[in-house]
Amino acid sequence: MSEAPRKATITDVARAAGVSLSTVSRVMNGNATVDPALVERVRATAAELGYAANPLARSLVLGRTQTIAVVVPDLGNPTFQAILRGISHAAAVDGYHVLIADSGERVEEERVLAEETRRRTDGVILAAPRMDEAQLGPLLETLAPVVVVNRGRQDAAPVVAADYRHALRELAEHLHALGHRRIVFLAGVARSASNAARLAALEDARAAHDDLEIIEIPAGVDVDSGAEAAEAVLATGATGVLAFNDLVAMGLLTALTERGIRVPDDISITGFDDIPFARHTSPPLTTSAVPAVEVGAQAWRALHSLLTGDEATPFASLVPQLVLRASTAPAP
Amino acid sequence: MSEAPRKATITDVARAAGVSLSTVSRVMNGNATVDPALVERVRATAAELGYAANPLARSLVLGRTQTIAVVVPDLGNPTFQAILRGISHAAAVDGYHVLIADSGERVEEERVLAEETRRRTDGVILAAPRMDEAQLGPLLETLAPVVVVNRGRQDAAPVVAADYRHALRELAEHLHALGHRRIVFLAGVARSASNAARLAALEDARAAHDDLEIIEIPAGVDVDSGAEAAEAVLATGATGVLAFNDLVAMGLLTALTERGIRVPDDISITGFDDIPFARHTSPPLTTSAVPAVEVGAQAWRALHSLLTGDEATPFASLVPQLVLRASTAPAP
DNA sequence: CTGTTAGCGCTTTCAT
DNA sequence: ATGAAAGCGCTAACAG
Repeated sequence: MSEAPRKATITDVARAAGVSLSTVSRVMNGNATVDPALVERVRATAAELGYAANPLARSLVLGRTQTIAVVVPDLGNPTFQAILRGISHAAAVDGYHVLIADSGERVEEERVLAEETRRRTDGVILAAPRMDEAQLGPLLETLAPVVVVNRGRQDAAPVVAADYRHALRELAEHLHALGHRRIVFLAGVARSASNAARLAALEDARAAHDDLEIIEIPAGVDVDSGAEAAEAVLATGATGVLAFNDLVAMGLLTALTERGIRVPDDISITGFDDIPFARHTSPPLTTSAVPAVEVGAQAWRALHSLLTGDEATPFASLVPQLVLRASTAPAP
Repeated sequence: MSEAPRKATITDVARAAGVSLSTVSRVMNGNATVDPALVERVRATAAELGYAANPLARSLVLGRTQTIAVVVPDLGNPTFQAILRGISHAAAVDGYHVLIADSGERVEEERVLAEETRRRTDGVILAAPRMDEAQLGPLLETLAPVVVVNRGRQDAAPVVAADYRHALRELAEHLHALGHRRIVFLAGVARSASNAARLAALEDARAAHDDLEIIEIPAGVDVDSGAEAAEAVLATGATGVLAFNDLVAMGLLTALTERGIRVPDDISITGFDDIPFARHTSPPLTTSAVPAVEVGAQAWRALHSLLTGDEATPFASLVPQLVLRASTAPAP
């Protein structure tokens, strides 16, 4: 645990090589034309001294940090983990670093975190911000360049989103086609845009089928929420359940099975996200595969465009894929 | 997507308030004694201009960034996600930001990533580095302050680790006590320290019971690895399986069940980590609960100590907790 | 082709 | 108590 020796500065290298700072700078940046002999000499001494330019100093003078910030509502949420992963990998390829900030689902923290991290970075990606539109719009202006993930189209920033509405509608249609007429929807975080999109899907489904009854029950986003909703679900007498996501579906599935209810014979359950475990529940979960990693990668691409002065697609919608497995069957 | 207005600088505030830079700086840092009237005036104009000190400039002059780096082998690995979460939350409480770097399990990337991110931060946490001891030791010296997670004790840095050896030994003892005499171990990433710790646990168990046979089979760290190992496991005729982690156990469980093998009647399976789903498999998984979030939190605390000049505990070992569920039973 | 100089925005002696 | 000035380490005109 000894102290590391002070890092060599450009001045050290210049002195050691017997040249000026500018020359060292030019050599290190492959800039302009420098005498080959000098280039060689500077390179050598730089290597010898283990010199590398101080990124902070460079950032200050260049006005860019080669770093972006990602603000997520909850690092424990698999969806955000996947999005973060997509961003991180894609950004790394372009030589960018990623600063993370977790708002812990505290909506009042989002603005502060975004603004603060923005100041140390070249841009920010807001993953599924929970704040309302009235707050988001103005914030985006001050944050530019900024990209928003999983929200509706914005004036002030490109948006990359998974089409939850379409996907849940598809799941609802699937149940309806199987003969289910009374189904329940286990809702997630009330204020989240992805929950709103799902509610819209429910409306679509209701409008399309007047023999279809959909009952909304507040639940949550994790396994326990699903388990806790079991009694409420049974009380409705519904034959099908659209769970907010796979975790909720799994919790419900387990709780129902423990009560001796058979899935899908007595009741059908759908998940959402297609997390890796979804295929390993018993029965395996019918769900919708959300390309979260790809969403992250596209968010990076949009931000990168902004950073390089290119135009970014204002709204990119990625369509989740319906995955039919064994947790759904014809209504009893 | 308009451009954000240039941020106000300390010079702007000084001019607007009719004072010198130093005074503004003093006020903003609550430094020294400044005339209350001036403090008020500076505060007001700063607020009016929406001024906040440029973190980059501060970092350059102060020599600290209020940021740390975390290098993980794979952001997709739930264990590292949890560790990262623990670090992130704990660091946020102390007002630190977190830069993440994912080496993608490419061992040769680790050193570069660590060194590069270190230069933009005040310290780094190496989560389960895959490089060997010969590489790690010297690297730590150049990285200081640095904390290592899930490796053996180091000379040059504090280490925070979960005691995988003890935990797997406990699981093995559990199977032995149930009468299992031939069991298989589904190994993870060969070069990882956590795998090595598990192998040591196996040795401990073998040494303690000469009627115990443990067969090692290379698998992996994810669900598919477990599923793919099913045939190999059956071929051994073992009555118990120690899976590398819960994911592997789940994959195996599913694959075995599909083949009509009953768990735990025909064969017992143990997982590792106690991920949230472990209790929701059927049967629920006997496993060992690794306090990964807490490991992360402690790693931050160690680094924070280093950062503030305090002594850090050289080696902190967190003991996973045995969780008995229904995937293990007496040997047939 | 190379060196000198002026900042990037801020903190911190050092004077006054 | 306040301001002037130096400097963190680097890049980019600007001269020569």
